[in-house]
Amino acid sequence: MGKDITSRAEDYSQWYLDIVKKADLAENSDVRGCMVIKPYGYSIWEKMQQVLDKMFKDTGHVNAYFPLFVPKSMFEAEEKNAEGFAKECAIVTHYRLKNDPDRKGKLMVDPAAKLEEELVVRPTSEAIIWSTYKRWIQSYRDLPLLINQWANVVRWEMRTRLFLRTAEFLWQEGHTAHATKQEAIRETEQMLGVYAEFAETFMAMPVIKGIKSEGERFPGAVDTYCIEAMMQDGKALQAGTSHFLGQNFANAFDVQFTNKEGKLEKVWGTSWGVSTRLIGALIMAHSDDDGLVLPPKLAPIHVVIVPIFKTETELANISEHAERIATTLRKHGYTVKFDNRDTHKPGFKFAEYELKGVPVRIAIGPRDLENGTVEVARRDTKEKQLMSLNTVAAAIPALLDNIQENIHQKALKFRESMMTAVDSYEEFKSLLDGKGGFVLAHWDGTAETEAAIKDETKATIRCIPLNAKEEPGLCIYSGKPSTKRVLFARAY
RNA sequence: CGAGAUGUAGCGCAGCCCGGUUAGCGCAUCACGUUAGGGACGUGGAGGCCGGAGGUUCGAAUCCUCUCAUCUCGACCA
Repeated sequence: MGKDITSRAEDYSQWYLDIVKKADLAENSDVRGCMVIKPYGYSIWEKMQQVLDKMFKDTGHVNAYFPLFVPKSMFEAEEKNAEGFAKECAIVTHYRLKNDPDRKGKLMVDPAAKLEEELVVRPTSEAIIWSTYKRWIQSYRDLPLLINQWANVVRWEMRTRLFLRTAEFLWQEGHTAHATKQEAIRETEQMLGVYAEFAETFMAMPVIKGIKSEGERFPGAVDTYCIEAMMQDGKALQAGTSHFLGQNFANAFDVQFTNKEGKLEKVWGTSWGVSTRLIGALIMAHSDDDGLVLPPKLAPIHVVIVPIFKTETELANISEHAERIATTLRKHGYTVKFDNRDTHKPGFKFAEYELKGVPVRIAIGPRDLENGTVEVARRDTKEKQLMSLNTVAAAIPALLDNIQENIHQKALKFRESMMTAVDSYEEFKSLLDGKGGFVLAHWDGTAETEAAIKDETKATIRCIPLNAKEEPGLCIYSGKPSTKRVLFARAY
């Protein structure tokens, strides 16, 4: 039955959308380009939030909250930043409705309630935050300022896609201010490391750390660092970014501090963010034809216990054991669901939790009670094994660890198989049209070449990998000399 | 904004080309019964102004015009 996800799917897009729908994660809303995140999908986001938030706190950051609205004059202060986002801003121009004299019972925008200055709904918060930092920072003693906010932002994209690109999305954005360039760069790199660790350790999704080319850089940044992941259809996905802002925003908002020598200096900045797009990445990285596959470390439900019963007496007997197992596991911090609904049959429940990616399923029936066993099924490999009713709880933590590791290794192996070095433009093009994936190629470092390649092949430079080794070569497009390979791919 | 497609029950679709009683199917839903170790089965029920407006016709889900909405592919996308 699960097979119908791909058999009916025309392509990978459809497969992806089917999983979002069947795992009950999200749906398109009636609001243009926006989505409704459903409870199960949101619980995955909450898990991500918990983990990331702790990682941020462990690296010295604190949370705060800044306004949703950014006055236009403030928004345009950092010119490159404003220009970069100008084409996708939602703007508040009025603050009142009134009864429409021409249409009974309907409302209209009250032209008399036009705002003197328009408010931009934040597409990112650098402007509003740095305008605030100006008031918060006077002395070197006020630095560093290490702040994160969990928020929603709006980017009026022309085309949207559940989780990967929606008009409104949830994210966290860190905005830090530092006394020195070195410290700010260290912060930028540190947070990139945090993202990479989160992706690999928790999402079980391997990523490549790198720096964006000038063309792909965040507007207003001096350098944009990123982590790039490989999806199962051979397309790349930017999973997180960390920007070294230099003194650009300090200049734009006149944020200065008095240093130890009593001299005025401009503040150095960073910003970094990941969004609900990560849920899309998680889906595309691990799912199979039977639905979602969740890494145990981010699964809202670790273990589901499905009783198999005919009579209430049988259910009562099974429940006793199920509750005991659940209690033991919960004590160790695992989330266990005992699905004792009598409105659905076991087979239905099996399929349902597979669609939802629950890592481990325990089935207990009368036959098990007789034999003192349970059936334990793992979602990643779909293997089933009988275990002892009495010791199963003790064995689950290791099993979950094993699943986490297994899906990580599987994704890593896949990613490695999708990395190809090429030395000619012909190879480059045929590879992209064939198996896709990351293509490592020499590039002359110019924006013209990058743009020409993008134009002709739709592939972009995902990043210049941080660990790229020095290796003399010739640009695949221009034939000019190059010192290292960069990472190309078609991307989401 | 360009190119293509689709709007028929909560969801997924057939019917349209070639107009003709009461618009059909699957899933879901409700009732009752039998079932329960991989998405149960039977019987019965409820649920539609066929996206909207206009036109052609004795007669429109079906043909024509306009319009709105959605999806896919482009353009766009820190």
